[in-house]
Amino acid sequence: MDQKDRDIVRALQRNGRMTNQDLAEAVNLSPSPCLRRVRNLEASGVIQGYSADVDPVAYGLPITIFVRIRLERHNEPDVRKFEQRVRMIDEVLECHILTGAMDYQLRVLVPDLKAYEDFIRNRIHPIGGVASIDTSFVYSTVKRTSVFPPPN
Amino acid sequence: MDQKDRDIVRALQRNGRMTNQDLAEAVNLSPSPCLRRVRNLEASGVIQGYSADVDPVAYGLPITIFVRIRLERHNEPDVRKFEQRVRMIDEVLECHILTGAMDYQLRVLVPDLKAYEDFIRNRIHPIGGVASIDTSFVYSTVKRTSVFPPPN
DNA sequence: CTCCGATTGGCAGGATATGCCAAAATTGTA
DNA sequence: TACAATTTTGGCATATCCTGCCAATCGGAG
Repeated sequence: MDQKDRDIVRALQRNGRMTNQDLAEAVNLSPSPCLRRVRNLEASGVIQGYSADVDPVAYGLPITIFVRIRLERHNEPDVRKFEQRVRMIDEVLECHILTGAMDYQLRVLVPDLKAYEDFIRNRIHPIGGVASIDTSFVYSTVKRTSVFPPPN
Repeated sequence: MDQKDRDIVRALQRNGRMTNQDLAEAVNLSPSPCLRRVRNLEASGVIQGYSADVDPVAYGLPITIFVRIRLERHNEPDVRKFEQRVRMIDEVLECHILTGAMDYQLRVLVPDLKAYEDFIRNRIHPIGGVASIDTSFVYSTVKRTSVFPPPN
C-alpha cells in the first residue's frame, strides 16, 4: 500500500469503470504492472468491489432517512438478533454502531412515508427489544462522494 | 424506467464492473439492447457513475465519524457559505441537510483523533456561524450495501 | 561494485465493447 | 379486433481492451 496504490484506489473511486489503459496512464504506469496492482488490491480486500452510483429519486426511492435506534438490553443474544435481522432488511442500506450509548444509526431508503411507517411497524418493531427510535429525514444532499481524501 | 431498467441498475450496484455480456444474461437480454439501456441510464442521470468500494481501514483512514452541525443563523448567505466550504473539504464524504432544525449531518473520514481535532479546529470552526457540533464515532459497521431494495 | 528479489514494460492471443441494420414486439388509434 | 407507426430487440463485424508470459529494469543489502 504505497503512494501508487493510493493513486490507483482514488482513481477507481472516481471512475470504477475506467479502462486499465486509462488508469495506467493516470498513475504513470504501463498497463501490465497497473493491472497487477489492481488485482492485488482486490485480492487483499482493499478494493472490496465496484458499484454503480444511482440516483435514488430517479430509481423511485425519493426518501432517505437516518434512523437512530437504541436497544433496551445490550446483552449478547439481543444484540446479535437485532443485527442479524437488520442485515436482512433490504431498505436498510447502512447500519453502524455509534460509540456512546450502544446506539445504531441506519440509512433507510423508501418510496414514500407510508412505506416508512410499514418499515418501522413491520420490520423494526417485530424484532423486539427496541427502546427508542429517532427519525431524521434527509431534506437534501449537499455533498456525496466516494473518493477518499488524499493522504498527507 | 421499467422493471428491466431496475434489474440492470441493481445488477450494476452489485457489481459495477461486470461485463455487458454477463449483465445481459443476468437480465435476460442480448448484449446489444442491454448496452443501449445502460447508456441511456447513464445519459439520463439515473446511473451517475461507477466507483470502487474501498476498505477505509486498509487505505489508512480507520476512523469514521458522523458529525451533526447546527448553524447560528439560517439566512441565505451564511447557509450558502457553509455548504460551499463543506463541499471543498476532502475529509467530508457526505453532507446532508436533515429536516427539523436546519441541521447538517456529515460523514467524515480521518486517520486518527488528532486529525479529527484538526478537522474541527481548522476546517469547520473557521467557516464561522456554527452554533453546535455533535460528534458520533462509528464503532463498527453492521451492514453496508449499495444495492437498492427491489420495487414492490 | 555485484548480486538478488521485486517491479516493470511489451507483446500476442483471446475476450469484450460498440455501431449498424433488419426483425420482432409494443403502443396507440380507428 | 386489426392495423400502422414507433420503439425495442438480436446478430454481426470491427475496433478496443484485457491478460498471461518473458525479458529488461530498478532498488537495496552486503
